[in-house]
Amino acid sequence: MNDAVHKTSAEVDPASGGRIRQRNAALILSAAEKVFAASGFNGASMAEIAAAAGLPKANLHYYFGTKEALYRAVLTNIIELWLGETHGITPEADPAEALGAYVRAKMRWSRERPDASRVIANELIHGAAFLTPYLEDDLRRLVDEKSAVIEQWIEAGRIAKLDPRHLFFSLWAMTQTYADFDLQIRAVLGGGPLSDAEYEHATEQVVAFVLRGCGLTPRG
Amino acid sequence: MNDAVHKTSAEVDPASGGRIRQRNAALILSAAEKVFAASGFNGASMAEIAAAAGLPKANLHYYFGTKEALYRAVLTNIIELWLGETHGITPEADPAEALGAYVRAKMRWSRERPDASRVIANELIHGAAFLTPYLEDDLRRLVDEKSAVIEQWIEAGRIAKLDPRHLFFSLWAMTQTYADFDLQIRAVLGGGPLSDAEYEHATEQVVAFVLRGCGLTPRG
DNA sequence: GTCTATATCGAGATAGAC
DNA sequence: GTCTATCTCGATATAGAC
Repeated sequence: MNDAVHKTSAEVDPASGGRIRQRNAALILSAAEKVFAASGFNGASMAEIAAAAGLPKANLHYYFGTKEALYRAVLTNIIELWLGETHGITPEADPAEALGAYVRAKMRWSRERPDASRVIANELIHGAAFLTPYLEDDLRRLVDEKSAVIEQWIEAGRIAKLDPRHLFFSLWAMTQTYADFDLQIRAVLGGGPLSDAEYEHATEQVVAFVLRGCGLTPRG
Repeated sequence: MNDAVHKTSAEVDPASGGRIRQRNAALILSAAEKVFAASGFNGASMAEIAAAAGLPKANLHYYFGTKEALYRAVLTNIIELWLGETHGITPEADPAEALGAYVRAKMRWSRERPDASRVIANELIHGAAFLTPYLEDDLRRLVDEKSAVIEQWIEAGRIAKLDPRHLFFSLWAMTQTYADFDLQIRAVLGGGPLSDAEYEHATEQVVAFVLRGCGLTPRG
């Protein structure tokens, strides 16, 4: 009768269900994000993810079905965070304050979720098969909106004349490079992981550069 | 007797040897760059590279031995191009001219060799196992040198006060994003590949942003 | 020097015991 | 619901014919 209501365990949303299920699904997702970030989709093995999660390999298939489904789940978890943090960019806002806050938020995200950033970067480099819908719908719409705001700032003479879309490309690139290409940065700065103070310094450098680049600070 | 002089074919430098060898090696390297860029090291298969090169699979192993050796050969071909183009940055040069030329050169490289850029990006994201020596030696030395030049510009009041190393991180990120994350850019701009005119526009936007960010242009 | 046919190995997926 | 043992397939690499 109500067969349509029944699903096999593998098809159930891993986020719902009992406490054990939720805990294990979270463990797996966290481990998967790390391993996919480090090795890419193809390079990552289910065995490696299972080991990182401290669970037997078969559990991953039990919870998520296939490797691809697990990967999609990881991406879904990341995307909203990746798109967010533009709410401060409004026509009424002070441009320097709004853009500064945006850059700081992106730098914080690179610091706190480098693996998430790397998963996205990897996906973009390799064709974004799973990401394209978000790019062409959500991201494009978001950038259209925020670009309109910046156009208003330009017309009001509150910011330098520039193409807002390319400004966003630069902002994303400058901030995400601290997550994605961390290794390059560490090699050049000649050491291990950046300390909090060093990262704070990096953030201030990027903010200052961006604000000057937008004509928002007195020349030094 | 002189066995030491003899090498198996697979061990011979593929760049040397007869005309056919050189032509085939070049075909393979070019195809490999494209496939590695699109799929990453693990995602790329020797069969796919062979098909792209129009040669039988066994030839790749005949010329380069292993998949890893082929990958190293691709990287080696790219690295010097990747490091180059900083020669304009000298104490005597005009900062705006030198930095503008550097940004334009990096933008040109993203336009003309996007696959090369993506191979490097992929390598950096995933641990840079093969690249680390270059990062810690050549790149670090290069950045040290050029940072000293920029420090001199700062002391002479010819450019805004900023941390030169973080400036380089930003310059690399802003320019390489047009190769590495091309898909994102196309989705936001709402179309297919950028035309020459669109790419020229992008280049001018980045150059203007960088020069303003360095305090090198009158405020707009 | 070149390519077909094959050996070998590792990874995703699953059956079935518990 | 959970995990061990196994199946199956695809990819690298190579042996050996031409």
